[in-house]
Formats: sequence, structure tokens, C-alpha cells
Amino acid sequence: MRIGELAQRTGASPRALRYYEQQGLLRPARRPSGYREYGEADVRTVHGIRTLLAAGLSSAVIGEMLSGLPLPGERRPGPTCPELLAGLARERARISGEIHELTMARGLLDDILAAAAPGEAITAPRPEPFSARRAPRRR
Amino acid sequence: MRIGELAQRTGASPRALRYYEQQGLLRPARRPSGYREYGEADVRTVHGIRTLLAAGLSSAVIGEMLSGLPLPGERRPGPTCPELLAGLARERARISGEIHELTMARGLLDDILAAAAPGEAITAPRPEPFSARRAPRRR
DNA sequence: CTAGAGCTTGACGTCGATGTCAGAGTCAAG
DNA sequence: CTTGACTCTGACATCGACGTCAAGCTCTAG
Repeated sequence: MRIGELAQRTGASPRALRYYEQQGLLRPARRPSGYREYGEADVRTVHGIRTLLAAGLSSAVIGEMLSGLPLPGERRPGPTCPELLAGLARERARISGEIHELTMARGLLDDILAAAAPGEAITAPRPEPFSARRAPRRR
Repeated sequence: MRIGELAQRTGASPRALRYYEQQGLLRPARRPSGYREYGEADVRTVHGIRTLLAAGLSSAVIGEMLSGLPLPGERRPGPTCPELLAGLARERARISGEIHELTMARGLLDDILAAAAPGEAITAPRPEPFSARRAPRRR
């Protein structure tokens, strides 16, 4: 399929898909005309890329993941899988931390919404915002 | 307290604290010398600001939250609390969605780490990454 | 009094994943 | 053949929360 169809099926813009290729995340075939030709597997790959990008992974890290090889500029001679795996583990930990932060923030918003819900809030004396922070409720 | 102490106690840099003030999120008193003077309440406020910033809220939205008033440029005459609350509710929903995305991404990383863990992965034939995505495991 | 740490404002730099635009080639339908 | 939709390769623009540097003022310990 061509870039437009892949864009529609993945939610990525053509511009984004070309960017992914530039970063080494995709390697579409080329027609004689120069048009990119993508396969079905690329649909899954792009979904994965976007999931990880949305999670805050950089395209460089995703590229390492996809190739299992060191980055161009680095001079490490051998395979870098241990480092790569360690890096991914760190990313995993970062994501967990981020989930925790988001949960905290959501709790804070809940407090504010709850405090403002009863009546109109402009004229009413509002308790200090940000007065106390709650831990994420676990059940 | 002065800006350096507040910075230490909140983890924000002095530059960040000045930025928050510029965005209308803080209104420290000033000494005759021009030095900013912060109170204890500002410590909590800054923690709240940083929590919400980390959650992806813009400083403009946080500013609306803190003031309960419309933005400078807007011409809405009256209180905008209903809109503000609606906006915060949308932010809450966005955060929930983001938590979901992060959970998905973490699951994807888990799959990859699990697949790569057994042995060295460079030379071994690797199954397609991004082949299947799992729903977040709930328990 | 003096040095050095801390504070001031102002302005420009950053970073990364895109948006957007320009100029030109390609493809399918009528 | 023609038209319009699609694609190509650059290259510059964006956005937001800061980092960083400069030039100068302030505070405090000794």
C-alpha cells in the first residue's frame, strides 16, 4: 500500500510516516517512480511506534529496539543488547512513575472538581487549592 | 523565603519559579530591593503546579484554575466557571486516557523484555516485534 | 569594607515530533 | 490527453517549559 493508505489505517500523517523512515523505524520498498510501498506488517509496526512514542520513548530508543543495534554515532563495536535491555527496563520504570504521577494529578483534579461542584465557585469562599494531596486510591 | 529556598523545597529551578510568576501562577511579594518573597502556601502551590504540569496541563489552564477568571485576551464578561469546570473535566478524561495509553505501552515493553530475556537476542531469530498488543492486565 | 553568594531583568537557545509550503513528478479515470 | 488526486524531496515553522548567559544590584559573613 502507499503512504496515504497506511496513514489512514494507522492514524499517523504521511509526514509522520516519512519521519519514522528518516529515523530508521521503517524501511518501505520503493516503486520505480519513487513511491513508498508498505506491507501489512508496517501497520502493526506503526501502531507500536505510536504507542511507544505516546509513552514518551524517543524515536532513537524505538529505533534501537527495532534494530537491536547501536546508534550510528556510537562506537561500541559489539552487540549492545544488555545495554539495550537495561535501557528498556529504565523506560519501563519511567512509565510506571509517570502513571503514578498522572494518577496523583487526576486525584488532585478530582479534589478540585469536588470542591467546586456544590455551587458556583467564584463568589463562594474557596478553600485553598493544592492544600493537601492524596495518594492514589488503591482498591 | 527567597526564591532559592523555595526552589530547593519544591524541586523547581529559580528560572521555573519566575516563569510561573510570569504566567500568573504565583504572585510573590517584593522586598524594597526587588527580591521576591514567598510564603509557606507557595510551597504547596508550586507542588500542585508541578503535579499538573507533569500531567500535561498547560500553564494557561492552571492559571485559569488558580484565578477562576477568564484569560486576559478573552472577552467573556462574566465568570467562566462552568466552562472552566468543563475544561477541567476534559483534562481529567485526557489524563485517564493517557494512563491507559501508558499502561498499554508498558505491556508492550513487558512483552519485548520477556521475549528478549531468555537468551541473547542479536543472533537469535527474533519474532516480530509489535506483533500483538495486549490489553492492560487488570486484577 | 569587601568578597562572594544570591537575586534582578532581558533575551536568545533548546528539543522532538510534527505542520506546512513550494516546486515537481506520478497515477488512475474519463 | 487531461485533469485532479496523490506522492516526492527539501526546508523552514511551531510550541512550551524551561536552560543559559549577560550585566548589574543586594545581602551577609568576616
